[in-house]
Amino acid sequence: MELRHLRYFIAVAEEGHVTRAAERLGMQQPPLSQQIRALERELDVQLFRRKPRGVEPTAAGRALLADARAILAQIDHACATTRRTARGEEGRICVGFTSSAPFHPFMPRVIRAFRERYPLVSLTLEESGTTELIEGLRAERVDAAFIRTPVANPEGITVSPLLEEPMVVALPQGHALARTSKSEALALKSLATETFIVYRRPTGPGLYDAIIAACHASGFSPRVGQEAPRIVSTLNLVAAGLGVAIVPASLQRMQMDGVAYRRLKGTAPRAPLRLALRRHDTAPPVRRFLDLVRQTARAFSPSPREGGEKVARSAG
Amino acid sequence: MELRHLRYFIAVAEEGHVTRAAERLGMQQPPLSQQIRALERELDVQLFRRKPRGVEPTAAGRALLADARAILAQIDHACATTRRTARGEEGRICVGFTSSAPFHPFMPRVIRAFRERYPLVSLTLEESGTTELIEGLRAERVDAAFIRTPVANPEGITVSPLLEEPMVVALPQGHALARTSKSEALALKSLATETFIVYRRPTGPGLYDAIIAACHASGFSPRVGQEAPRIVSTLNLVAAGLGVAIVPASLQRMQMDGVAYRRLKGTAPRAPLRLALRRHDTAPPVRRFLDLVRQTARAFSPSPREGGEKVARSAG
DNA sequence: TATGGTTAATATGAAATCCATATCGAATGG
DNA sequence: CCATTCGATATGGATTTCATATTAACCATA
Repeated sequence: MELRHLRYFIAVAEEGHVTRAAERLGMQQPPLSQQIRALERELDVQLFRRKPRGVEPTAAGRALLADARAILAQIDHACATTRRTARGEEGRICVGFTSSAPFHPFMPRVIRAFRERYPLVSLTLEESGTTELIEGLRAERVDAAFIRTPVANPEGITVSPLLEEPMVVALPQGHALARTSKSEALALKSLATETFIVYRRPTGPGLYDAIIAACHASGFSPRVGQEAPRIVSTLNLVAAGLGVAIVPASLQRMQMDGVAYRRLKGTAPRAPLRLALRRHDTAPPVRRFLDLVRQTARAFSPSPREGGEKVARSAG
Repeated sequence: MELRHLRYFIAVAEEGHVTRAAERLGMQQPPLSQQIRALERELDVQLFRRKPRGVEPTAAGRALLADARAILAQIDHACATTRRTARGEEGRICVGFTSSAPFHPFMPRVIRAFRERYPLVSLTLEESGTTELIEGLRAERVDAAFIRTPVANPEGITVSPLLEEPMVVALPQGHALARTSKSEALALKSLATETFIVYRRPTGPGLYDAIIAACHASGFSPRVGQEAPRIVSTLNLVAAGLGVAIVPASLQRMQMDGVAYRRLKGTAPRAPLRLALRRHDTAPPVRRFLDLVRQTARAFSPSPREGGEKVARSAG
């Protein structure tokens, strides 16, 4: 059986008249009669009772009519779904991110824009460490990941730089350097005698290295104190007075009791934001996501209004 | 689009290999490649990613695969339903009957057998007067009707005789004639002085006429007392002592306090059971029903064991 | 690096099938 | 009883589908 048979059958059943149905289908009556009879022969079922004025569906014909209409409707639905899926307007995407990424207004904005624009794509978010995210990409558990650091082993992975933001220093509230005006910037060198809280190396090697390098550039080797597993823990340790920390400026939106932020003078270390994808991933929602990320990044980069902006939602 | 495209697409998607899929479909590789490309062109969607070792469905392809399978399944289902409907194994039938019909074991047996044999045919029962049933047949509210009397205006209606059973007399419990042995038969003539309860003429003309005729044949003109709208009401009036009634033998299974039944000697009036249908009704379930009714009637007629048989269920 | 093998794409001719024209047959209604 | 209507049949033409032969691309292995 072919869909043609069903289309012809529906027309004849609806018209109750082979000749009129043929007109409606833009063909002649004899081939239509032929096809109807072919369908009847294949099913071994009489679908119409031939009457002197037109034809009338039998009980079996009426039963088939309902099903045939449903089938054609399902065909249309399938075509639409397929096209939407191909255009990336329908499907699934899992976006991973490191804990510090959503503090930058960029990520929530992208997520929100994507959900608005492609409401039929079901988007899931997953927070994890950078190495786990990259593993997740390889295992196809994650389709895109916002990370801050370069990837150790980029085999099969593409990392696109999106933005850079300066880093700031987080000081304990009572600290001597925290007595200066909020708007005043500190020289990195003035932190030479401080204890530095850093996040654990295996999870995020890059940011750690950047901080150390910047200190060296300022002429001192930082004393490293405790290591924290997540960036939020870092700030907790700062609040407890265990040391200072160098964090991306966007972290300032995390207003925490006992922590004061100060900008850094001169060549402050910079924290990048990057998007990691599987190389050659052609999944349409992922491509759409990448397009949107790039477009949003362009809107951000001319005037990187770090820290001064309001976040609508941290995650959807 | 045609079903062929979907069938081919499914094969290729499942095999992940055009050549193997072609084998499975019993065709060569080039035309299969052609048809797949034609489908892609029509949908304007890439369904497969061509890899050096076979092909791999894209996200859109995977989406279509699920839908295509569902569509083919629905096609199979539609074919099966159509065939079953044509064979009368699926559909609807409404069987009407006069109030006295289900007391004869024949009708419940037929109904039960039909439901067992054609479980997918939804059967509804409707009790009504004979004239209403015939009207119902014409209006297609009813498809078959068990009646006892001939039809006044049989235009467009076929009535098949099924069975005949003798009639018996229902006497009030305390009546003099009820003192005889239960197994003893009474002469109709012995009721000459009795008052007869009959059912109203417009609803069931035939049975009334048959009783009067039998009385005349026995040499008396019966005194007609009250008329009852339904046969059950007749027996109630008998129980109340308002007279006697001549009823089909199968009514004896209606054991009612205050009513005694006696067989009639000699040429007792006989009550027929008939099936009324629309003339030229080709609806398959109706034909199946008629077949089953006739077959069951043949099994009954050799030995009409009236009144002595157990009824399994009165109606389903 | 070269080469053989594998697989999908392309080209072309043959076969099937689908459709249009012409005609027939059955049934109805004036 | 004839004209009309409408579906079925017959036959030739056009399109489509399929098969054979060949090409191109890509890997694996020597």
